[in-house]
Amino acid sequence: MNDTAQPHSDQRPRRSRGTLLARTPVPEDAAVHDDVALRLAAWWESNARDLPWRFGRTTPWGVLVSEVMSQQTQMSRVVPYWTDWMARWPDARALADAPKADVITAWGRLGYPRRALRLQECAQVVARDYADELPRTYDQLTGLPGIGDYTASAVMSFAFGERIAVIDTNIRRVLSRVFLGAESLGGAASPAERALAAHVLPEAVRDSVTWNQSVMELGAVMCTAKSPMCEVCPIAHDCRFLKLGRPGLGERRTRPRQRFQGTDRQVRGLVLAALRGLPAGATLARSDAEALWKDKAQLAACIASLDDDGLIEMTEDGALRLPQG
DNA sequence: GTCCCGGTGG
DNA sequence: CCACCGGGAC
Repeated sequence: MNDTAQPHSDQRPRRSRGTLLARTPVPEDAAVHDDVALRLAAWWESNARDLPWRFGRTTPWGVLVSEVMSQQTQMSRVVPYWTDWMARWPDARALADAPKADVITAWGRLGYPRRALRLQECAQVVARDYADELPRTYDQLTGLPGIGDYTASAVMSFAFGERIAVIDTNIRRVLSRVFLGAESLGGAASPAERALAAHVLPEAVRDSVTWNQSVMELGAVMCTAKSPMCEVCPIAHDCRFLKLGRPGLGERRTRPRQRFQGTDRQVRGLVLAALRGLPAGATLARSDAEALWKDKAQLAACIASLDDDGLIEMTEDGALRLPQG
């Protein structure tokens, strides 16, 4: 059984999915999928970005770290952080034993610093429960802190070479355009999108890995949201979206987006940046913290939330510092 | 300056 | 649903 392609295998079998799969068993579909897969594989062969965690040059743990760092951050910004991080903490055990303050500081400006703490918690679980060796099943991986569907699937495919459908926004956009001829809209991946990804995943294990990597890469560098480079795309010939005249190109996602100016995000970032800039172990006096933001109530709430998240500690006199644990 | 982008967990 | 961070595009 290759149920690895369907992480949600505890659900009902996806037979009568309705609109999407009901019209897919056209004889030429398989031929189109094969053609797309071949062209993408050839394109990947000569165009894949030379990222340091690719091509078997790191451990499964290294792949996981790269995926967590890339969750909401562009690859180009991740590379220098990943390189320093892995040199400093090459495996889960090393990260598990690191001081929290070092972990937060090393996370630097990658964004969403709670990811750094979750990654360390993940390392602690791997070190303690799995003898410092990353588990090899989807369910074990999603059980780790900070590891959800995408990251678990990516690690299964890219680190362990298993056959599993990887679904991120790049892949959703590419598959939807190529095979459905429409933009992928909305927030969470729909059952239909998951069914499509499972349906077009090549049967051969090796091919499935190349497929995941090449579709994701195409979405990242060529089949972009707003300005896809269709004139040089290796699968333009097979693309329904292009055939239809790219209907609704770049259409707005319904995802609720967040402002930044004046939000808690900005205030939390200011506080954390101030603490990162201090010498190791040093504290920020409450009066200095007060100077960071005019709205005292909002500042206090943000400091409290950072404390709740375990990203900072408060001393008795109200001074702040990075966690010493 | 404004707007847009994203995976996980709660 | 919605909070969470930065930076890139414009």
